[in-house]
Amino acid sequence: MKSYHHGNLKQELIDCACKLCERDGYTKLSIRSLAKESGVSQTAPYRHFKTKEALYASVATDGFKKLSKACHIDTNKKVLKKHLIEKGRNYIEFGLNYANTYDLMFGTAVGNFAAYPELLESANMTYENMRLSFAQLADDDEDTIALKCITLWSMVHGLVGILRKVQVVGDDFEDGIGPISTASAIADNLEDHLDRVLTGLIQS
Amino acid sequence: MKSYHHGNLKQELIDCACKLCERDGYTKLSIRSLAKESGVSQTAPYRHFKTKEALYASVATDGFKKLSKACHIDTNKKVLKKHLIEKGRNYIEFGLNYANTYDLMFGTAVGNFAAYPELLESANMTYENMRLSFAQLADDDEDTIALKCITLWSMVHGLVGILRKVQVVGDDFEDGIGPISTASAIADNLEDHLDRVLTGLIQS
DNA sequence: AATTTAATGTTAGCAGTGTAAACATGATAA
DNA sequence: TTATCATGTTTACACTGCTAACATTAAATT
Repeated sequence: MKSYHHGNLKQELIDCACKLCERDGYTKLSIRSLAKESGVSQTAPYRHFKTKEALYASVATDGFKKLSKACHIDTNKKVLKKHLIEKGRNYIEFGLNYANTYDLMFGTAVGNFAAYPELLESANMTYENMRLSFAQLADDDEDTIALKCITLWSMVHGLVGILRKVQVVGDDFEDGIGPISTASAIADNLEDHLDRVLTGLIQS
Repeated sequence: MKSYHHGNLKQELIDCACKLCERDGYTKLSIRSLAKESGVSQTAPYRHFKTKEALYASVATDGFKKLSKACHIDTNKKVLKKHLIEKGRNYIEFGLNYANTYDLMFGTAVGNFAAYPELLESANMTYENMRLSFAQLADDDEDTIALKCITLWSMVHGLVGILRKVQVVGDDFEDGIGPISTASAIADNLEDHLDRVLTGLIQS
């Protein structure tokens, strides 16, 4: 006995989309299949998402919220280098464990974040917390802080991308770019690695 | 007076695909439109590319060849840190100037490089030259060299990704993640930036 | 030189896609 | 009670990747 109106379709679509995007990659997701999954007509989702990109934006927003949480540093307490390293490790693990969602967040599927205020805000949350953390870690001017943020972010973002490419499949130099054993070694010792690389950047 | 057989269709398709992928992004490319562009029937491309992914692989291969060239270090002569920095800058500029192609090369559009031997080889060329360069720069064991390679590659790869996200659009903290002015500053001084960040990594 | 073969092209068609327009339903506000 | 409007459905269009069956012609074989 189902009623004409679903009642909670939007959230159900988002939840389902998040699941499917992560499981199969966002390119495999179709609005129609999503609608079918929720037991609703093909075009019902368009009452909640103007375009497919808007749906992607919702999934990406969800991803950024999770990422923000995974990387959050409590800036009420004293911020230490080890906190940044620990959260950097969390960042990389998020990127590797939720690789498909990460693609959606940092790829070009959603062209302009500004068109989706919630997405923009959730994305900036991660940055803003990092900025605050660096600000407390040393007595730098804003430009220097921003520079450190972007440098650290590039570092962890780059590692996510390259580790994934190296790990594609198989043995060293055979099925992926570069030596997979080294990639594994880095992945297994992310904190050491970040520490080594960050030491030049932070003096504290 | 056109003949039934095109004569050079495969290469023309690749050239055209490279152009369109870079201009509009690979998601906008369709095999059918590509065929129309070359004045052949909708399904003619399938005689040369088994799937769309295979076409993507060709475009990506072309991209890696260009990237390899842009980053090539002459390992017959003495290799210096400044060479790595210079080529790192070239890498980042390639990533920013050929952003759409770069997406194809490092995204998930081509799932498994091993399925496309030419792609795998062209991708490994970049790595192999970097490996040789680091090997000549210092007297390290293979593991250390590989570690340095992946670290540097992550760094430049990450910068490409983050600088693009920051630069998406507009003013500081309004339309993108993080402060665009800092991103510009980094982009304008890539060598300085790489030098600073790499100094901890390389001792020579 | 004649003939077979294989590479490369075409046509027709399937199943699937994003999305718009017109219409139906029913919860909520007047 | 009635009008409104958010949210659902049906239908339809133009497009997509891809397959199968057939056509043409260049290249290999006899």
